[in-house]
Amino acid sequence: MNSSAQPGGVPARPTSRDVAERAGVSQATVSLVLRERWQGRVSPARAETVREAARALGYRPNLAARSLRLGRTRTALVVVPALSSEFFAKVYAGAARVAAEHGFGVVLYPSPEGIGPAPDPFAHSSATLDGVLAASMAAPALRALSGGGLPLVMLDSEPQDPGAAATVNPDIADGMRRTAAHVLDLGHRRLAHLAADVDSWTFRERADALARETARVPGAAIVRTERAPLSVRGGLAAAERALTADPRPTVLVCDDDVLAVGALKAARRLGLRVPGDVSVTGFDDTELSTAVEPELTTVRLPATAMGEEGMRALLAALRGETAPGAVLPVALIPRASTGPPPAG
Amino acid sequence: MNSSAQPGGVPARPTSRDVAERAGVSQATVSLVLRERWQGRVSPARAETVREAARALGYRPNLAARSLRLGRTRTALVVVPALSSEFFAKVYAGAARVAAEHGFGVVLYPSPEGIGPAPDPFAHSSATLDGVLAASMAAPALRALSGGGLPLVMLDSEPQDPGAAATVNPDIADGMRRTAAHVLDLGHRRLAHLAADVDSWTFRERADALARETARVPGAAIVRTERAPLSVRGGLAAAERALTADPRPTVLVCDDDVLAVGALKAARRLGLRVPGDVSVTGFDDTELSTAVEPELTTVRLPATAMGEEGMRALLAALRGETAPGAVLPVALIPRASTGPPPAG
DNA sequence: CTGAAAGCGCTTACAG
DNA sequence: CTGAAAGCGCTTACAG
Repeated sequence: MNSSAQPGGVPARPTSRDVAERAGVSQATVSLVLRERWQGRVSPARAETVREAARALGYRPNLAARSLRLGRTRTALVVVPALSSEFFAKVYAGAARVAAEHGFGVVLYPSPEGIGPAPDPFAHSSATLDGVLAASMAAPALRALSGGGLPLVMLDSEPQDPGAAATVNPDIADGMRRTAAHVLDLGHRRLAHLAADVDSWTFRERADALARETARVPGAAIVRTERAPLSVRGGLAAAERALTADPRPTVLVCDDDVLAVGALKAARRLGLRVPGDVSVTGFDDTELSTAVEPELTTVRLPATAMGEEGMRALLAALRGETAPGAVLPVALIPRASTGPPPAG
Repeated sequence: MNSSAQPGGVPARPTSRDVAERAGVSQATVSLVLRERWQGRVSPARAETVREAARALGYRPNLAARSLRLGRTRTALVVVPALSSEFFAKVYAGAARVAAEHGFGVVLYPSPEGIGPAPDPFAHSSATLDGVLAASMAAPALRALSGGGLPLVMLDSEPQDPGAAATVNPDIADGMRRTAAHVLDLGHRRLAHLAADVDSWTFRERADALARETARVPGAAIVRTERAPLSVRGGLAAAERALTADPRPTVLVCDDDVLAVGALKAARRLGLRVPGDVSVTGFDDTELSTAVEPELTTVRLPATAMGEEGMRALLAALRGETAPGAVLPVALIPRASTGPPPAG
């Protein structure tokens, strides 16, 4: 009886046994050939026969069986807080590219805080994982991850985290420092900070760098800090609060492009021109920042490079090497949303 | 020797055998208890002992072994063309929620055309999959998927596709019909269509509906169709071409919010007011549509519901039932980017 | 109510 | 150069 047919008539998936039978060799030979471990152990002619049989049957190795046997899966989990952000999409793309180069696959896990509903990234990753690459996680989500006992590389996160094999960060502090220097150089002295209402390293870093740089300039001060959820609406409400305060700030330094877009809307509603009456800065350089008018002065983060470097570090850790951390450079992109403060 | 310690000192993951040993029962009992199949077969006291042992050891079943044994994984692949879009993020969220309700997990595969590099969604899904849910795929990507031989449910795609067990669509034609009716009612007669440069059902549907509805009104015509890649920049260039044509259209009907945002920028560059000189419509109702000024008249798609319904259809197909297709209603959201055409 | 045993599909150390 | 056999960790039909 043909093992590729079942009682119900549903064609069963061919196994390496089927391939072996068709090629007239043992299962072992099939495995050797298909895994490219045959050189000097199987004759070239036989190897070709095996490949042909596999092709003819449409054979695909059962990955569950392979994983079980090998004890590893050549699969990494990439955890991101939000799917709908270009930044994380690029991080993923970079990580997946490097993983593929090394014969690794990648499973994406959008963490619950961002979007998904699954409470446990390990409950249903479809199989065992070899390692985890996690980006920009808030503290609680991070703790859940550390519990997995897998090699973990963090992106855009606390550098000294003891649970991580390595950390790959953009130079957030430098990005905010450049932003602050840019508006201070333009002459601004009354700054407001529109801060993301998220407890994570990356946003603490922004707040600290802004405070430090502002303190270096005599007469300059952060006259107001408004926390906002990461949405246009959140930025709008926070900016309205900041812009109706007395004295009114002359620049809104925002933790994220999406908040800055909200700030532009707030200014317009209040009849303030940007940058004539008030300047606005963003952070991330997403497509949003050039979608609006005026286009946003913002900080470009090396998203793809972070995914790539992070995956390299994870693969190194999986080989048992000490994974190198990294701090990647960022760039300030000056656009039309910033200018000199109004006279007086 | 303790099986949870290895020569190297690395703690091995505990297995069901370890749990059985600690609880003083057989491996079979462990499996029965942890899979909740013990009622009437194992005494409650023993069941509790097993659960305690599992907890104490931090036991997690090896999913590769379970999958191999069961021949299925309770895992579906969700394929989306782009990660950085709220629409697909919501589709994913809906699908994952319904899957979780049924004890299914979900693995995300951003198809290469959108963003990712992996050429074969099946090469590295980390294990076998039970089924596939694919959204808005262009024709070639779709063909690759059909080859998997897995139950396939399509979202936002050709309804009659023979490879799919079911198709769940938003009522795209109705959305574009309402958009066209809205601008025709306002008095517009010279329409331009900013069409997405993507060969897929959803965009063909938009073009057809727009043409049909326009043809119903005497004197109205699509005076120009411009194809554009799906980006702000693409929309900008296409809109500049359309707006410098003679006669100039009085409204730009765009296939997507991102194109409409580009159209707003083009109008501004040409010194045209929106909607005073030219009206603009979008499609999708993403956050972009309210980020810009004026805010976009657009069509809201039931993204989350599509993910939910799609996953329900896939789970039905996996149970061997005939999966119901569905067409979900959409809504026109009129905002400030549309108004009456200029006099003359 | 409980346990011993078989087997899912694969890979690899070993024997020839 | 090739094959027979063991075993990865789990689940389930079967025997007691």
